[in-house]
Amino acid sequence: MAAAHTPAAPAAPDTTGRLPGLRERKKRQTRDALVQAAHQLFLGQGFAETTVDEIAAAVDVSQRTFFRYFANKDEVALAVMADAENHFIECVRQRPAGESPFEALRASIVQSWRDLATADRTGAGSVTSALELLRMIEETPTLLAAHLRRVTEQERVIVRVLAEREGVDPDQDLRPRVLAAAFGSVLRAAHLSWTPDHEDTGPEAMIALIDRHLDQLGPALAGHWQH
Amino acid sequence: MAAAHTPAAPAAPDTTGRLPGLRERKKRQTRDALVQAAHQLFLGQGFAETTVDEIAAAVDVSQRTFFRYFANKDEVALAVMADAENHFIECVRQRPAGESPFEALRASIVQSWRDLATADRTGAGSVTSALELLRMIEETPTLLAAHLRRVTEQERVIVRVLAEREGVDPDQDLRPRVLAAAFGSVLRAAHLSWTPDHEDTGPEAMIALIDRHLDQLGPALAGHWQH
DNA sequence: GAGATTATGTCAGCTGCTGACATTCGGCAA
DNA sequence: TTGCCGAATGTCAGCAGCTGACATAATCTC
Repeated sequence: MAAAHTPAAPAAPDTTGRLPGLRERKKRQTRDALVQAAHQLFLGQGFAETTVDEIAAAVDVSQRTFFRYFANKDEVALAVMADAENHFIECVRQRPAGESPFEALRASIVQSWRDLATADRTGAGSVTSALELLRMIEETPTLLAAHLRRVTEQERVIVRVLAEREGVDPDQDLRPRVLAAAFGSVLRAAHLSWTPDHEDTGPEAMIALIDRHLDQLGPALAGHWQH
Repeated sequence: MAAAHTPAAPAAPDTTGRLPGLRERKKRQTRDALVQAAHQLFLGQGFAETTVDEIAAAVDVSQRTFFRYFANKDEVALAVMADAENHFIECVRQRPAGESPFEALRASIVQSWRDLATADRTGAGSVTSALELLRMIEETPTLLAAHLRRVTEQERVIVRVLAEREGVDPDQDLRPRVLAAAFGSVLRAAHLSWTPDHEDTGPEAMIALIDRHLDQLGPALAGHWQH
């Protein structure tokens, strides 16, 4: 199979144009099945309470096979998030050059959430289940840790994209790093503020929440707040 | 002993004024010994390559006892960092009200690094070893994950301190959260940029680096960068 | 010094995760 | 079709992280 634990399937979206062949299809199939089964078990009985053996058994593969698809239990839980993050980065890449870096990032999350609502690829990737997953991550220390690490890795990619976009050297100019870091952290603050009060299925509530947070970045840095 | 895995010793800096008694002293003693031994082993042979048994053996206690002091292997590695973070928060608390929130945070890290250079509490808590530790954390996925999680917990405390300081409601006003998040992430970006080029033992090099990053927060958010 | 607390040791056991090797299955050409 | 090659999977053994339960030894309190 693919190199050790490079997320096999979604990383190679058929570059060659050739249809994938049975082997590839089966791989993607079991991988998707593992993700879905894990997701379901996790949300049903909790992350720590679900063993890898259970997940493997649910898909009828050996535990060893599970670990050939995912480096660890965290990874299968964060698989859908990883897809969403990659999509976000793709959005940033395709943003018109007329937008400022900050505007480009801002427009990209909005677009990402909307796209997520439109395309329901895996069948479990809807907005509501993404929000459920997000909540579970925040509530599960191990997962939160792994997630945060992933996020910082993605930030490095964003730094490169931003630097290239604006034609600056990311090793010389600190702005790409600083912006990526600040933006990402505010985004997470928004996620943390999320409470599934009203059963708003769409992504608009989350988008509004994110907007409100980003709007406060400038004011938060400015002098005193009140008195 | 103390409640399950509430960092026993440093959390209670003798509130009662009474001198601690033999039992308490011994507890702190073995705890410090564990931290120091672990630190040494980690830096010497790597985090993953060091087993808990080794650490316990080095201090001549059972593995079980180790896990009564630290919830997991990560925790012992991050113990010194945790102390530093607590000190930082204490600095923020004591910052004069005249400073703006952002200024208060900024002054507090500077002060924290300087204080670290001055007071060499545990004997292993010097600036150089703090920087070594920081590097090790960034290089060790598991540790990085655990560290990031800790940082976000500390951010919640900072949110409360800032909100109280400025007299705003953190559940209503998003600025405390946003500022804490942005500040923390930029701080980490600075840590990541650190490279131990010149053997600058003092904290001044790191302080300068942090300053440069914080200076870029405004510019990074502003329109386009160049062209 | 006796009894109550509390830290520690010991032991058994589960779960996450990995290397090594055998086996089966899909891809491809004679 | 046949038969071979390589890739995916299964099986097995084993280590390391971590935990509950119970016994023992140390400290504290009176």
